Amino acid sequence: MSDDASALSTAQRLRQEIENDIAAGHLVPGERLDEVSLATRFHVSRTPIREALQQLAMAGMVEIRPRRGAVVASLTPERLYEMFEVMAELESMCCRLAARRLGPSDAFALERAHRACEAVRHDHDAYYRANEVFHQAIYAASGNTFLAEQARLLQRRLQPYRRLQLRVRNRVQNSFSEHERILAALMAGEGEEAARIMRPHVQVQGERFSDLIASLKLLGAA
Amino acid sequence: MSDDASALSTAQRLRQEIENDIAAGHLVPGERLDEVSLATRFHVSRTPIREALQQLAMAGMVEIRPRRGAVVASLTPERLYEMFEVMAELESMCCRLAARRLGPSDAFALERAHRACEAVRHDHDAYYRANEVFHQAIYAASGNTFLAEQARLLQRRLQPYRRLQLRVRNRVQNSFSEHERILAALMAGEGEEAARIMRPHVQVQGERFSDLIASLKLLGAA
DNA sequence: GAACGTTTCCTTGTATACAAGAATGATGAG
DNA sequence: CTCATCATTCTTGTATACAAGGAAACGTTC
Repeated sequence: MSDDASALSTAQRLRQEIENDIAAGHLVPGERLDEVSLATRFHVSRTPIREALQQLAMAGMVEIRPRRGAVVASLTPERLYEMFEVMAELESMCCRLAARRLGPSDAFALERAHRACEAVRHDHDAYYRANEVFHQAIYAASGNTFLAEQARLLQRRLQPYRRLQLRVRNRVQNSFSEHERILAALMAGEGEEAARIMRPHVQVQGERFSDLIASLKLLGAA
Repeated sequence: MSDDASALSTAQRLRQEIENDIAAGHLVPGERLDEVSLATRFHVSRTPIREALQQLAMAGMVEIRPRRGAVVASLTPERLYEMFEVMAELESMCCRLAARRLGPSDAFALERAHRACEAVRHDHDAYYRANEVFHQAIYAASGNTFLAEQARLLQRRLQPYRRLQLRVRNRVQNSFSEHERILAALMAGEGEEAARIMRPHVQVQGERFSDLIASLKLLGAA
């Protein structure tokens, strides 16, 4: 069907590269994206760079101000809250569907990802990556590839901010035990229960949200 | 904040134009989008056209096959089902939030949109447009602008297919009475109830899905 | 010394030229 | 008559040249 993923246009490749830099925090919100700098850096002309930037603009990762260049999109606290609210709902939905449709290979992948989280629970950065994989396993288990893509997209967009979250004390420990309960519920076919645990697991509220905003301000993101 | 919506780059304008043509069914799924034709049609060179196409590709409205040009994205029945499933969930979420956060102006807009639907309930095409406005009023009432944007985006993407749906016998009548119940629930602050009605209202399942696929085949969309 | 206006420079926006990969049609063999 | 191979043509991909709008720096005036 749509599996010729090997065929990537240059613009798409460039988009991924820049996207990675943004997600990894190498390019910070508000930072200017100069077309000629990017062009020389990637050894191409401005044309494909501009095409990549247009793509990133649609993905919400950069903001293009006509005649004034592109900057890495910076989210206001309000918008960030909104996005986490939607992310929580999408992941809840994944849980509900996954519990109903869970196949053997999905179950295996989930357990594998969970054990990987457990193995690195004392290393923040490693846990961060393993956590990402665990959540993606749930997206895939939903059996709805469109939903999985959307969730993946939003996850990626929130990545720079989510990373900050885990720095909070005991967050990794809590996160892991929530995973455990989610996994158990999924295996038992209790979709509603899994969804109910997933929601606050993802959504950043109350104190946790204040903490996130505080770290944001430290970064100087406008 | 982010309110200088008047500033649109040429590429963005072109994207909207082409997007409208797709949503309106003037450009059908699978149709080839020739760069030079579009360029001459809009009196610009290929460069901004290409930028617009890259944007549309990210929005999922066109598919770009490297070296082989862009075509209007055509959805498989499976994918269509998946997208409606997500759409239903997003709109349910809007209901849940809207019931909690409903302000006087939101309530007014909702009632207004509902009355507009009632006024044109015997004209399929007019109802189709009024229906769109009603749903958008709910998105706005959610108080989550990001959610509203996402819902709007997906609504737009499904627009060509949604239009086919309403042609089914009695669909408009059923749609309208469902609106009534949703509205009543929202006004009463019964978010869960509104969400519960909204889900099947949006999601295309069972017979209705078969009908949709049948109309699709008539269109000849691969 | 500060603020305003002017000029210069730099960046973005667009068109166009050229290169290179598909699609198409023709020609030949089986 | 059908299929394969090759040549031609057409379309896309990329670089570059030029135009035009901001930004910044400079000088001038109050």
